[in-house]
Amino acid sequence: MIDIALIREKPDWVKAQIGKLNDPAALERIDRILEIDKQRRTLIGEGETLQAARNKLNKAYGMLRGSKQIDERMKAAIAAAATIAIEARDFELANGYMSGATIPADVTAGEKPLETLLEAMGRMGAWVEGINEQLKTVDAAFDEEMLWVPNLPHESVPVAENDSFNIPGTVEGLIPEFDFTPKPHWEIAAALDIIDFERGIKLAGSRGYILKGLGAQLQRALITLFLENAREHGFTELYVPNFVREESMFGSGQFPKFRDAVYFDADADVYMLPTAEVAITNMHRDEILDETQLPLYYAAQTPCLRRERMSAGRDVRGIKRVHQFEKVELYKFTSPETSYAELESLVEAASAVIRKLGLPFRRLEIVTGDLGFSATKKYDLEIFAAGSGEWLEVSSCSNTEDFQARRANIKYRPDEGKRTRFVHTLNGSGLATPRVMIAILENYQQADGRVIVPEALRPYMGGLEVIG
RNA sequence: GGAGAGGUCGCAUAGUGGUCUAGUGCGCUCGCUUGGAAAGCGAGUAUGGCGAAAGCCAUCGCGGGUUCGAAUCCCGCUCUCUCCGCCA
Repeated sequence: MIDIALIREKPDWVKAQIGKLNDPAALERIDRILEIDKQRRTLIGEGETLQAARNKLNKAYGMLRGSKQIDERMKAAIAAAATIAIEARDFELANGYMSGATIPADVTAGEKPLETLLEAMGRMGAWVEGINEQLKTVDAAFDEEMLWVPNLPHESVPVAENDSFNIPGTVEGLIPEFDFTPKPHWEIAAALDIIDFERGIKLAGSRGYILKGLGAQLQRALITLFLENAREHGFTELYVPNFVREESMFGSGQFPKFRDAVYFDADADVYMLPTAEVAITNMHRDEILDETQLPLYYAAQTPCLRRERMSAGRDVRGIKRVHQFEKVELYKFTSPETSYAELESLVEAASAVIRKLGLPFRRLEIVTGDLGFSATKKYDLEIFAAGSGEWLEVSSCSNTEDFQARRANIKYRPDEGKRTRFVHTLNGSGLATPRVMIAILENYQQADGRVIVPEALRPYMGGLEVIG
């Protein structure tokens, strides 16, 4: 979530920022939010005035009841209560909640102070309830709108309409050249009998696949390499639940917008992780961290389960776009001051492992129109796959600033000053396995159909140098 | 899945309808005291919302209900613990 105070104080600036995202529906929400926020604050003001008055009367009543005598302290409290009650009554009359209401200026003056008070309090209770009912409706509308507002782009992000304008950096590593026609990975894998697509589909339906023999071993080796790389860069390895409850999906920004992208067990009321980012973000939900704990670096390998409904029919061959894959996620909780420097080092940590594999890759600077829902700034890492001639996205590294921290209520207490602040959170893939496997199969393929195992993986594959 | 016990401020506890504006202890911070420290004494020590501010409002796991008034009574949910059952 973004800060309502920001929307309230600089609505035009916020709208300009959202305008860069090429998301007209989000833009419309801002005006609705401003309107609802106004109603909301009016109701809160009215409700609290009445509530304060009622509390005073209740207090006075309690004092009268609890003691036979009225001492100075009680008199003072009752006088205060009566004063506020009068204010509330005037307020009430002005707002037309009730006509002809009467609350005596001095409730203790009459012969039956207890009865007089009781009657006044009963009336006020109804007023407060009326306002709270309205407030509940307005609050619900407010929360709903706020949950749908995307994060605002950082000023350094290039403004452009869509992903075709993303800015590629220089290519690192050598793009392989072949003296034969290179094959796509699904043909290589089928020939080597390391991926079984047909039986995968038999088990799980469309886009199912089974990694077999050295294919499965290759993935396991990659996961180990990724986790070792994460450890070398200071990340603490985690093993996390692969499913979460609904509130966690809101915390990381998946819900409400991407509800139909995740698998759901209705019986157990839990949602399968589309990425470990969800689990790690929510690990510190509703916590106040000490500044000395920051930054926190975490890494976790999990399956990523995605329904990919919208893309049925796209990228149907091979394992480029599948419902289930393994990924090592890199995640940081940082102070606001350091988050952009931390984003750069996060991308470096992910890049390092691609270098180890000797694969040609480039960094893509993501433009505003392709930022997505939660990021203020994002880099993708793409590996070139020489068989299909495509650049494959294997990592996406984002700073969300305090967007997720607000949703998940994750704060820290600065060393100086006691006011708590929201942390900044960053996430990045380090890396996702299927597309890295595609790149290895296609870039390291030989004329005879065999595939060289990258040196960095050999220690994790019993020294194996060649598949096939 | 069944039975039971619980969830109160950072921790530990008190609190069975109204002077609860949630007390006390520990911890922590500041001050006094001291040559210095400890002890002792005093003050402070949750989060959020509204407000220019004073201040007010909310929160005793969450949500409903009863009541003029709920930490307290009732209902639902949730989490933790103990025992039973099942289980890699």
